[in-house]
Amino acid sequence: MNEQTMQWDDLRVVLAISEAGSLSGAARRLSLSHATVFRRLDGIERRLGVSLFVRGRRGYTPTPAGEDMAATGARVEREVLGAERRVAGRDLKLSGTLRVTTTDTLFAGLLAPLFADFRRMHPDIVLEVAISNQLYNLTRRDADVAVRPASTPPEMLVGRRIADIAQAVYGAREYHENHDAEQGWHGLDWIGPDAQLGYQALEVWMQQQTVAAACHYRVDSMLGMLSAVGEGAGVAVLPCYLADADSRLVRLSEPLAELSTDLWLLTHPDLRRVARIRAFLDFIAEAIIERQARLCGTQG
Amino acid sequence: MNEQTMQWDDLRVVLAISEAGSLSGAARRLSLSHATVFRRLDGIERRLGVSLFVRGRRGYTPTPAGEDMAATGARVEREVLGAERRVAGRDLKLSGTLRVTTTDTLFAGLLAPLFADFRRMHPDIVLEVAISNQLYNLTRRDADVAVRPASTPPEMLVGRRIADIAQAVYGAREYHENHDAEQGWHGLDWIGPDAQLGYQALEVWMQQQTVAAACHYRVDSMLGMLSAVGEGAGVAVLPCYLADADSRLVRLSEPLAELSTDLWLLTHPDLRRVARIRAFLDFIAEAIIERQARLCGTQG
DNA sequence: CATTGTCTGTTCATTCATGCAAAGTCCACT
DNA sequence: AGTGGACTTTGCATGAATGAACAGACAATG
Repeated sequence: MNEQTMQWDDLRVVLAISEAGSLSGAARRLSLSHATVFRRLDGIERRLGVSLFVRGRRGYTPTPAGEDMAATGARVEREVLGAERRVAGRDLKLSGTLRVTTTDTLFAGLLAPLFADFRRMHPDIVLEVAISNQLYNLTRRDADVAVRPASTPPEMLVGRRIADIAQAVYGAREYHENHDAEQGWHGLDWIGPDAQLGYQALEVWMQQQTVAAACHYRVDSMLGMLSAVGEGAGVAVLPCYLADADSRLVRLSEPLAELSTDLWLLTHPDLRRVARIRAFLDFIAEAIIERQARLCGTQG
Repeated sequence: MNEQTMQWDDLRVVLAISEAGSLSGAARRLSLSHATVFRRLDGIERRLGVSLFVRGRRGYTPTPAGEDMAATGARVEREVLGAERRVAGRDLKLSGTLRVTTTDTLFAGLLAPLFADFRRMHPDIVLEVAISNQLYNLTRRDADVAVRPASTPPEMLVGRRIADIAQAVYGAREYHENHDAEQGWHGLDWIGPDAQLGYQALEVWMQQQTVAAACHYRVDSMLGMLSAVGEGAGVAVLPCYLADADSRLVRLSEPLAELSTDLWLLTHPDLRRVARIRAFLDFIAEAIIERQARLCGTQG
């Protein structure tokens, strides 16, 4: 290769630095050491005879040449990811790695035993679970499958709506054993989501019930809310599949139709023919259907 | 990087094998050893868990997955070449390498001293000259500049038409000192281009002059024809800038308007702002204009 | 002002990719 | 059948790329 030409991987390095704004950030993004990224950029700029970044207090800022090269890198990245998915999409073996993302509540309250069952059925499939309340980028293959609540699925993904997630008001059993729904919610301490958790629909509901003013305990996760209710710190709206499994809690209302959400099972269109992903989607869908009652909040 | 993902350079290897049809051919195309290409492909197929080529008697034939990956590689290659040209296009230094392609006759008979002069003017520019009668692919950056005869410039290139190349009939001086053009061409032995040289216009002219039948000496290069005429083996149509400089030869006709061709100076649009390329184009254009008379075949 | 965290830049040891050389296979030609 | 050329595959030595460790700079925080 001529010394002066750019190597295809050069674009990937320049793109990463451009996006991260620093060598250390780019190193994390590329799973390389920052020393390697430092040397790679140095080599690229020397070979091409052009400066791609301005070094300053704010980190690495791309020059016009750097921006052009990063833009090319972004287009190449889309091509490579597309090719990767299509190649992976031809994979007919029930082995290899499968990355699934879901929320902490779904994982702890519902999915963990299902994932374990799946692993027992398919010992050659490596399951990597990413717990996150952020929607992972399935286009970038940060995950292969997402199991998460949503009103509508994101564009560019395919999937199935597999269940309703019912929610109701819960309190600690020892304080609310004989709670009469006719009493209303006034006079109770409430526990709610903080701004970080960003649960707008619940916030609206509490306003409508005129109990938002009594909400002096805010937590940044559903599991945290569950624990707080279990300690008798107040009452809260919680998903039935999560709260009904906790013997410390008692349900104080019927499931709230206006706070019901859909549970979706999502993947990228190019991956739906991958054998191990198809097997996983089918398994989880069937297992969830079997637990329909639990998710709907049916009691008995 | 996840073991299962494809590296961007993987696409380049798969593209090269797909285009070449063999590991050896791909190795030449990539400037790698065949052993390296063998191991690279092996690594790619193992990492992706898919077969990209069928090994057979006819060499390496891509599978559908290999075709898809090679198609992606071709698109990535265009992106990379474009980025490379644009980066190179920002180069304002009068240093670095400049690759120029031209024909053997132009080089030997006209350009060699001009290139030497340019080198003396710009000692920091490395000049690489590729002598070829094939049109190099400037889009692929096989060369940066082309100096060559053409009727019209190729698409996608920019350039200037810098001269007419006049041609006339020449013979050895010792045999044709007192040749009278009124005698016509009959009774003379002719030297012409072979099928390899592929000079269709000259072939047509000899047919029209009804001397093709007397052409029993065919050579695969203009320089070869020049030598043969110098040895007194016959007469031939030769470029005036080439033949007039050889004291062994005498011109036997006026320049033949119907065999005049244009001399073009060509480069890629993205490269025309590169300082060293611009300097070279300007220098050669000016030097050729100063030698207009020689190229037109003006005598005196 | 001291401490902490993040980042850049350098040196050294280790690992990995590469080319060289060799051996083997296959096909075309004499 | 023998020969030569093109190609594939493997083993070994070498050099290049990488990460670990270290040092220094800078900014935010208490």
